[in-house]
Amino acid sequence: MKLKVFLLDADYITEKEEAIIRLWGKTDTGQNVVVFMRDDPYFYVLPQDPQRAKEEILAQIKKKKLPIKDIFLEKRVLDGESKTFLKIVCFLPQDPSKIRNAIKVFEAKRGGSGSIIEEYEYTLNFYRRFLIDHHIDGNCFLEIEGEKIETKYDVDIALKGRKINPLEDYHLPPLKVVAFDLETHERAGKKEIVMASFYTQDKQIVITNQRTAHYPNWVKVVETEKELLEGIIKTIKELNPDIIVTFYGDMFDFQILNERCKANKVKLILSRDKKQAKFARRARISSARLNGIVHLDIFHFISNILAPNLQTEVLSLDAVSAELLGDKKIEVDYQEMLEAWRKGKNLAKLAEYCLKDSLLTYRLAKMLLPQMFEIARTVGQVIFDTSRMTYGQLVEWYLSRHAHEKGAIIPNQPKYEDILKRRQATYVGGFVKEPASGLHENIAVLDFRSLYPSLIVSFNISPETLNCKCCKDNGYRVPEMEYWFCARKKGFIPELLKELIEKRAGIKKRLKEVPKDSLEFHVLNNRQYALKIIANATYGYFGFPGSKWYCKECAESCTAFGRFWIKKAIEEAEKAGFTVIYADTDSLFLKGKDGNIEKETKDFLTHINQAFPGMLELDLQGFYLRGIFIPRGAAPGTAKKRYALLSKQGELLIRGLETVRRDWCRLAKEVQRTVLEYVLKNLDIEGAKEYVKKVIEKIRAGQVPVRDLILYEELTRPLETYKQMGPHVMAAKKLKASGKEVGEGMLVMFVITKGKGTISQKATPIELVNSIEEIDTHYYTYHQILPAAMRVLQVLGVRKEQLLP
DNA sequence: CCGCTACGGGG
DNA sequence: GGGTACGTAGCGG
Repeated sequence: MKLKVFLLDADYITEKEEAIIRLWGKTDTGQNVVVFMRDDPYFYVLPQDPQRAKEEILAQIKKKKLPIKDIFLEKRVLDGESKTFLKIVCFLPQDPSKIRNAIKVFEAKRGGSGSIIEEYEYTLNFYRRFLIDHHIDGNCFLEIEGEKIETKYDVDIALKGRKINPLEDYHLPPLKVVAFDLETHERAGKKEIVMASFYTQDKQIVITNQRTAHYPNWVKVVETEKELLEGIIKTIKELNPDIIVTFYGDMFDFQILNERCKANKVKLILSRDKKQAKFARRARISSARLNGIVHLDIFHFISNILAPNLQTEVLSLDAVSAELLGDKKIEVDYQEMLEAWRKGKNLAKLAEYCLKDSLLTYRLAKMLLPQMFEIARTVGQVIFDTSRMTYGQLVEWYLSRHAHEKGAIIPNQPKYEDILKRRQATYVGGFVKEPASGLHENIAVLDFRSLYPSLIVSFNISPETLNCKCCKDNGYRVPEMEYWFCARKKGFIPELLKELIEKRAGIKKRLKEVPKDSLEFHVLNNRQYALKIIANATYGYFGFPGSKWYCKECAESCTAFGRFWIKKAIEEAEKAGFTVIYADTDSLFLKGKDGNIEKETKDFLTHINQAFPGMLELDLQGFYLRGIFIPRGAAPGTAKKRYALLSKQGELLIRGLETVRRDWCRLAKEVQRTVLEYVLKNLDIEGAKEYVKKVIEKIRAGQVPVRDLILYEELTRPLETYKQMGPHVMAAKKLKASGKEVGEGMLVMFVITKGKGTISQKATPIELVNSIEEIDTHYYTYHQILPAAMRVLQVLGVRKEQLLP
C-alpha cells in the first residue's frame, strides 16, 4: 500500500542482528503510524592504496571475525579534492564505531605505516544518517510504499516500508499537543510527586494525592503517590498526544517521574512501543525520549536559540511567559508552597498554580512549535533533536546534510586535545566604539543585515578556499591579515550560504505578496527565520572549538572584514554629519544634527547602501527617544552590549544589565529598574540619587522587610561534598547545626548578617534570623544596592559617595 | 591576578 | 544507543 505520512520522529532498533529504522508518523486523517525500514550502517576509510587496504581489511575480517557486510570503493570529496574511499558496510548501528576502533588497533600495530590514512563518518548516528541518505527533511510529509503488518505497538497502522518518497508539502497535520507539569515536595531528603497537571486544547486535568475539601471540580484526588503515578500514566495514555511539551522536563519532570516510578514499583510505560522509559541521569544533557511520542522540552529551544533575542536575563517559565505571552505564573512564594504540602494549606491555589504552569507551557509551545518545525525541516533532522540543539549543532547538521548531498565527506569531530588547543587560540573580534558616556537623545539604531554571512559569501570565506595556490596575487585579500581567499572557485560554505540567502530572499519577496494572516505567510515567515538562524550562526561555527569545519583563519577573516566595513560606515556617518555614539560589531547608534533624525537617517541609508559592495547592506533597526550606555567593564572583547533605550512608546529596552539574577536580592533588582526609569523617563538624575539614598537609609534603619534582602541558592549536592564554601553552603551548615534537616537539592534562603570574616562566613539562613538588627547593612549597601545603582549611574558622572546618605 | 568551583532551569 | 555543555561569575589563595 501507499501512505502519505507526516514524519514525527525517527529512531532505530536491532532485531535478529539486523538494524531497523523506525519512522513514527501521523496521517492527515489523524492516524498514528509506524514504518519499519531495513538499512545498513556504514562508514568511510581513506586508504593510501585502495586495493591493498581493501585486501588488508578483508584479511582482518577473517582473522578477527569483524562483522563487515561489504566493502567497496567510492569517490568522495575531502578538503575540496576528489579521492577514493572504502565504504565499509556494517550490520548493527554500533558497528561502525567498533570496527573503526579495531582498524585503528591493527594499524597501530604496524606502527602507523599501514595503508589507512583516516576513517570518517563512523560516529554519525544511524537514524540521522538514514534521514540524510534518503533526503528526508526532518519533520516533513513522506509517501511510503510498503506492506501492512501486525504489531503490538500502540499505533493505528504499522508498515514494513519498501520505498520512501519525501514530499514537498509544508503544512502540518493536526497534532495533539499536551503540556505537562509536576509539583514535588521534599520529605526526609527525598523528592516526592504531589501534583501533576495536563493542559491541552479541550482538556485540563490536575491530579494530586494532597487532600482538601476546597478543590475545584477539575482536580482529581487520589490517596497515594503510587496512585498518582498510575494516574499520570493513564492520563497520558488516554490523552494520546503526538507531542508532549514541558518546561525543563528533560532535567526535572521526567527525571523525577522516572525515579518515583522506580521507588513505587510502577512501570513507566508511555512509549508507543510499550517499552519502559529509560533515562540517563548521569550525563549533563539527558533527554527524555518517549518512543513514538515527541517530548519537547521547550526550555532548550528558549535557552539555546531564543535567549539572545529576549529581554529577560532569567529564563524561568515566569519571565519567559511574561515576555512572550504577556502572562505570568500564579504567584506562590516558596514558603507558601512548603506550607501547602506540609500542612495542607491553600491546596486549591496550588492546583491553580500547577495548571497555570502547564497552560503557559502549552501556549509557549503553540507559539514556538511552527518555528521549531521549520528549523527541523531546514536542518533536515527531526524536531526532537533539533529542538535541543545549539546554534553550532544546527549549523553542523545543516552542513553535514549538504556535504553528503554534494558528494563530500563529513569531517571528523576534533579530538579532545585539539579542542583544548583550539580553545587557546584567540583572535580579534568585532570593532567596538566605546559609547560616549552620559545620556543621549534622539537615537537612530542601524545594523548591517546579516553582516558575517554577507562577508562569507562576498569574499568566498571557506576552509578550502583559504590561501589557495591559484590566487596568491588576485584573490580576496583580508584586511590587516596575511590571508586571501580564492576568487576562482566557490567554496563549499559560501556556496551553501549563498543558496540559503537567495532562498531566504525569495521567501521574503513572496511574503510581501501573501496576506499576513494566511497560513502560507506564517509557514514562510518561520522558514525565513530558520534560514536566518543557520546563516547567522555559520561564522561562529568556524571559530567554535568543537566544530567539524573549524577554521580559525576563516573566523578571523570574518571579523577583519567586519571591522573594515563598520569603520567605513562610521566614517561615512560622521562625514554626513551624524555623531556616532556607540558602535559594536555590526550596529551603529547615531545621534543626528538638530533636524529631523528620521529623515536624515533614511537619506543616509539610501546613500551609503549604494556605495557598499556585494551583499553588504545597512538596515534601520529603529528610533529611540533616549538611551544610556554602559561601557565595557574589565573584560575586554567578551563583554556584552549593555544599554537601556527608551522607545517612543515609552517602553524600556534593557540589554545586558544583570538585574534579574538570583544572586541579587529583590531590592537590588528593584533599585536598578527604578533608577533606569528615573533617568530615562524623567531625566531626573537628582531624583534617582535621592531615591537610592532613601533606600540605603531604610536599610540602615532596619525598615526594609527581610524578604527583600533574601538571596537564594541551591544545594546541588550533599552538603558534605562541598570543598568550596560558598555563602549558601555555609548557611546550610549553620541550618544543619541548628538541628534542621538539610538535603541535596534544597533551596537555601539566606541573608548576610553582621559579624567578622568573609561573606560566606556571614551568610545566615533566614530561619535563624530573628531580628532585622542582625542584617549586615554594610553588605547590602555596598555589595547589592550600590553596584546595582552604579551600573547605571556611573556613566552619568555620579560617584558612589553621592548615593550615600 | 589566577585557578577552581558552581551556576543555570525545575520545586 | 551514546554522550566530553558551556560560558562565565565569584570566591579563595
